Amino acid sequence: MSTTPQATPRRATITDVAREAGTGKTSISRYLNGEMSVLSPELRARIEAAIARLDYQPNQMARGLKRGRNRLIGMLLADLTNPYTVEVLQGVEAACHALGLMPLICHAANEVEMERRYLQLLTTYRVEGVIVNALGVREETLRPVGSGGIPVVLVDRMVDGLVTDMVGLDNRAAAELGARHLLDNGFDDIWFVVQPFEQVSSRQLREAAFREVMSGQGGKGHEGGTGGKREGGRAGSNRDGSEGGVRGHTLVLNLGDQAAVERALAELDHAIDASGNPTRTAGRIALFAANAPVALCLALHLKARYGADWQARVALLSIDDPEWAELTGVTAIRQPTYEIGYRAVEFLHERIEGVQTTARDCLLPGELIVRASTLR
Amino acid sequence: MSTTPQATPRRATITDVAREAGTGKTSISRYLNGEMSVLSPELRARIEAAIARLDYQPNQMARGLKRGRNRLIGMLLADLTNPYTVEVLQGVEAACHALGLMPLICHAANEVEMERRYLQLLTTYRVEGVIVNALGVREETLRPVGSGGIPVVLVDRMVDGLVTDMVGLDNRAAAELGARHLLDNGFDDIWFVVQPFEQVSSRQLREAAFREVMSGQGGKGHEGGTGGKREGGRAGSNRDGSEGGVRGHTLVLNLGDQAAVERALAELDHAIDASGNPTRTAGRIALFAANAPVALCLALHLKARYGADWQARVALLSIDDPEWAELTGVTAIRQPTYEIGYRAVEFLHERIEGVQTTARDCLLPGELIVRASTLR
DNA sequence: CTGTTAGCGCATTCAT
DNA sequence: ATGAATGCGCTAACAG
Repeated sequence: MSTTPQATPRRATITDVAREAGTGKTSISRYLNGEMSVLSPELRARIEAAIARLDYQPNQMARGLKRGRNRLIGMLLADLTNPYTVEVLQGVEAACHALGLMPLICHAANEVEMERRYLQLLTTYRVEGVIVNALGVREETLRPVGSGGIPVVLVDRMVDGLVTDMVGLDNRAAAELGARHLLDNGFDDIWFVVQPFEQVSSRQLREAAFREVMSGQGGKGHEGGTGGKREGGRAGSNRDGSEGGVRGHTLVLNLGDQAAVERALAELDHAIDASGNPTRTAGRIALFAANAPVALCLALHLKARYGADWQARVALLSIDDPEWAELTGVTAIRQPTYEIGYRAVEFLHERIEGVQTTARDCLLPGELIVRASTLR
Repeated sequence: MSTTPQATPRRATITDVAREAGTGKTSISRYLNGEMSVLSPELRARIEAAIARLDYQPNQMARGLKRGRNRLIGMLLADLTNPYTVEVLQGVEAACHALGLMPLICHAANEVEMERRYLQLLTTYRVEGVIVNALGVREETLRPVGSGGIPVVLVDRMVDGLVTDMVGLDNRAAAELGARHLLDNGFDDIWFVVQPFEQVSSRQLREAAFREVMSGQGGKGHEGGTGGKREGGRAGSNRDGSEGGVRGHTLVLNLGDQAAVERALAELDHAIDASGNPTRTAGRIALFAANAPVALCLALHLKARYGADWQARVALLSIDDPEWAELTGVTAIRQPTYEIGYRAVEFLHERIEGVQTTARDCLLPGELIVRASTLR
């Protein structure tokens, strides 16, 4: 060790500094809060020295207790396993850093109960606001924060009955973009594969938009304001659309249930096997994954079943652009994840500072990245 | 909205509860701290009711201020972009949850200056301990915490001059495992590709172990206790080993420097092009990536250069098992990331609770996952 | 068993 | 321009 170990290196307090500088605590406090104009240069110098000598660092907890704000915000994540989450997190981190906020990260790991507990814990730390990538849909879950008067901004999905700022992908436009791309490239049998979506607004919107395009009525419109809920199909169910003979299906893939996944994949296999000659583009099925986890699950399965050359048999397009998409040549719609995180913090910051406008929705556009997978 | 918006929903304090329950603050405090045996059932019931009625939640900040501990720990991450980091984070989250700790996540984003700032910020929040996946190697950087008497546990890499608990992969064993696997499968021209390693102990150890195996002296030993530092080769440099005519090279890939990456890759291309007939296994070059980011960089480049069938020309083995490894059939050595994170928190918790034993190293074994890439 | 008192480290009146 | 006093919400002696 290069430093002499000290006995009980109790951190210096404002009182210590005051004594060391031969002055009162008030002046130290003033110095800390940048009220320089009210301090004689002489005193100021002494304080500076004392602080340095004692390696003093003001206790944020105490400050927070006193002034009622501690610069802490909560960030509740549904699933760290999803690359999307991590990317958003980076934007959040950056924004926090820029705005002088400190994020408390909580990982609900897909368990609603955890989500509830963490929310409660966060209020206990008196965070000034919370960014939530919600798992549960019930406003009830958000009660601890929502009604507690502490600002909330939602990311990616909304929660019924809760009106707050939210920022995320323009799901409608993204799904349309993807569906159109597939249609334009001659695919006439398209499967939209998505996790159970009754509970998640973003999935709902994507599925609905896909279905609309497939049924030929796909307008170019943006998402509606608070986005009406829509009854989703049950697992394994699928509806057929029609745009000049093209077929569109929705396949639900419940990643949390191994058995269900296998059932759904079997259904898919059946369709693929029946899709006839792989060289006929018109006969090549296209899969439209609603997000990266789904896309990965599909890719892994297809590779296992059809070998390394699986893409010759099936085309894959994914919302989300995971790092392996480029590597495997899978077409993707990249979400502006970093910006989503950044904006979320900005919104929250404004609320914390007292902005009172009505709830805002910030819908950011996705970017289509065409790769070999969806080209003939 | 389903709830009636309240004016200034100022959170209830212990005083409010005391008044509501018609008792003193002390009893409330006792109740909060589970000292039930000292409370008459009657009073206890009244308190319970009052708390429920007021939706009271004790202020952690205030508690922390008083008792000197706030259950907060810091988690400093070098790079969230690395899947390794995220996986470790999950273990950390889980352990914290189990031990009643709250992690403050900080992302240094590969900037040493950020690392320093965050460390300082963390002490400001009076975290009880810190888990560090260090960027900088200087003990100096860790000064704010290391010498401040607050416990630190290192993850993945150590910091010279700083003796503390550390947990990570058994790098020596892992590198040996990988090198041996390649040797056993008949590869005789192996390139160990690694980011600049002068600064990072884990990379150093991996490279050194690789080199030893290639030079035929690779013992089966574990890493030495505090692991002696070793002078690393400069960018682009490579040494040749010899074990019955096999050649081992070390290639440095500085991912942070685009130009340097291109130079290094060019060198690699040259070697591959010169490696002769792709069908002769003995002539097929094997790449041993020191971690996932390197592996991804290599894979992307090779695919761009040699097409989708690049693996016919080059074998790839990676330490770290990113999600795309299975998909592309790349052999990997999986780190017990979750456990690393979990153990780190356990160590830290023990230190926080006052354990005084000398610094411990926890070296966890990697698991070789053989895939098509490294088989003939 | 229960309440009173005295701070934890700091920011803020209010005097000086 | 500076300092003394008060209290944020809570815990920990110390009495009753």
